[in-house]
Amino acid sequence: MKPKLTLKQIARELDVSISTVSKALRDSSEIGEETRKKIKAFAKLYNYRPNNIALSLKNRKTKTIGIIIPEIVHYFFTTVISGVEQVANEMGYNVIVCLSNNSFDKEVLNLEMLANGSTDGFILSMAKETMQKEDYHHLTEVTNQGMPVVLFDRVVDEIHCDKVIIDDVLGAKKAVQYLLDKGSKKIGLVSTVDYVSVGKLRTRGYLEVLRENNVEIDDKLILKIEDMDNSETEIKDFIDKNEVDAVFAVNEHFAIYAIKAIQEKGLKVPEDVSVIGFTDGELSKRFIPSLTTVSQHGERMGAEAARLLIDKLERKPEEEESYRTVIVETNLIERNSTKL
Amino acid sequence: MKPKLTLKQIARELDVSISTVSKALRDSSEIGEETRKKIKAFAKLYNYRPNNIALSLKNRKTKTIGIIIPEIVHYFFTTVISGVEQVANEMGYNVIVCLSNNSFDKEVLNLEMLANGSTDGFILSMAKETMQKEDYHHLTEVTNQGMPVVLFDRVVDEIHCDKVIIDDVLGAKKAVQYLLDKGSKKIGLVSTVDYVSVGKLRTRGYLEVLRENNVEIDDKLILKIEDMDNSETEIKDFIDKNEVDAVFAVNEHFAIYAIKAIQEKGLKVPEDVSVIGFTDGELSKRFIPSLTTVSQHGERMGAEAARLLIDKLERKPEEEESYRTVIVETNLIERNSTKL
DNA sequence: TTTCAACACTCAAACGTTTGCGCAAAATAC
DNA sequence: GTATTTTGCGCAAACGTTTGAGTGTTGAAA
Repeated sequence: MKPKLTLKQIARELDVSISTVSKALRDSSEIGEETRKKIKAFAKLYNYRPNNIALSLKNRKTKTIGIIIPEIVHYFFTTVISGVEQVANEMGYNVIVCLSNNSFDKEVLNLEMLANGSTDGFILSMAKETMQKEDYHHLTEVTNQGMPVVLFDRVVDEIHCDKVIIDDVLGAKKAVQYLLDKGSKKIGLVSTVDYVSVGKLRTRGYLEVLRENNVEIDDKLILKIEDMDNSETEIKDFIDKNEVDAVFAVNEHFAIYAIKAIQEKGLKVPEDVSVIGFTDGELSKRFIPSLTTVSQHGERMGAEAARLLIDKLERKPEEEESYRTVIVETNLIERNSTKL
Repeated sequence: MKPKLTLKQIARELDVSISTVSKALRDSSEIGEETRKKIKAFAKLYNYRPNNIALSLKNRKTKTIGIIIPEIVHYFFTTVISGVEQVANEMGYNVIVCLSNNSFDKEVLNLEMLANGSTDGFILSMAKETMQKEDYHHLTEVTNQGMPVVLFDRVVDEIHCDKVIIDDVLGAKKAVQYLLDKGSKKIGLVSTVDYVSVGKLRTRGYLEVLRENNVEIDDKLILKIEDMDNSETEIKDFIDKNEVDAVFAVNEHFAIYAIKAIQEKGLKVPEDVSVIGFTDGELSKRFIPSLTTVSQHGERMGAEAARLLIDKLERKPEEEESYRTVIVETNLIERNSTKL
């Protein structure tokens, strides 16, 4: 058990000063050829690596970015992390992951914890509770201290920072237009309550397309789930009571609950009813029938977010502030839950 | 944009020395009542928080643990992270997540990166490539430096450290015994090649139970998948060619490919053929029919791993070294892919 | 021989903390 | 009034780096 080599030890061992060692290892011209070689050889032999913490303190940057997400046991978020990680690692950054579990308090705690020197900046998707409370002081505080923040997916206008989102309205429009094009007339919508921004936006897309195509909007065909834990039975009720020839669901789970309900009603997917989901996860790919979905490209979002953040971090302070919002395109992935 | 308060600034502002500020904030009896109150009030007002990096350097501990996993877009690993995070946060630790993408080189890189002061210890599940190469020098090097490591799931005997695993043999035995109890006679096995330790162990469990029950072992009923990318067609072939009344698959995906193949063959699950999987993920729960599986309790494994690690970290150095292996129990979760 | 630049190296400060020790002034004891 | 203790605070070192300024030695130019 050898406790990690430091510059000081090398210096003592080789009978030179600490700064000589440091400079030799960084190929400074101040150090003579011979000494430099000797020091480098020694360092290599004993596998010297500079201490990151000391470097962080000196340079006032940690080369670490924090990512705070509502939950990790969730396909979309894992793909985002994956994207962040890839770009971050390429650029020599580490990634600290924290979970808010959709709790406002834990989000605040995590942010405070990491803001005290542990990370250079944040990538964050807001907790549901935070969006309900509309309390963003913890975020503004962090940005006020000069730490860059990139928001993704769950985003609010009140916070001035870089953002990475998808065009939820457009994504929904693509999906519903597709259903109309395939001949569907009565398209049901399974969405969430409006304070969840994505639910609201996707609902708007649904409504817009119907209007653009002069299809009458029937409020009875719109279901807004309040209680996530009870979504399965709510959806079953909805399907049982209404006659639809297509369903657009704002996420994977709602989509497969809809399919279950439709099948239990004695109808077939996609022959009798087409179903489209949102967010392309494991479930969509493997389910039988596999789901036609609007893909959300989490990995790309993560990569974009990381790029935005690192850009800010490595920019000279002279350059003026400006905030960008990157919109990642959605695609409709055609599979077997919609008729051809 | 105010750039973060330090002890030095408080000291200057209040016209006392840095050490006085530090001591006052830590309620040292050396500091007079009045000064202490004044300093505390000031610190509170301007929301002083000690700099973590400086503390890390001073205390030679970071209160951060690193977790390196083969991939994150994978239900089991996310549940593990979730478990680690929970315990770590409770104990005041942060979690750095790194992905090896099953690559030996990236595992080494990540480990080196984090070992230079960024973390106090590691929780790790080995990359597939590492297990093939059987090269563990990067791990032994880290443990030699006195950094605790906890291995989970993919584990090897060669490395001396704490471990968290499930009893794969027993889990498999439970599953196969269950099938036998329900009257299955010809039980197929869909496993992986033997260098993946879990595949080997689960296969052993399958074989043991059959022997214990005096059921003849038919090698034709055992499929070992070589190429993961081609698993679906391999499984389809296997099901088409063999007559089985039950299938035990060593993971979720294999299980649902088996179900697909069975259904395409014109048979019904579970009426004609029962299927049991391993690892309880999203897919198992939502698939139709939902899957009977051996649950792996990732969250519990993560929590155990975190506890083991933090235990080591906070133990006095005098106490002697000893390594524990925690075996997390598996349960059979009965759902709809097996007959009642 | 003196002067001065070039060379090769060391010193010391800084990043933000914590903490043992020293020291002055005030409070107490004699 | 002096001697001693107590109180309240500051100094400086340490954690492991980097880096500008300083220093001593050499060799060559004047």
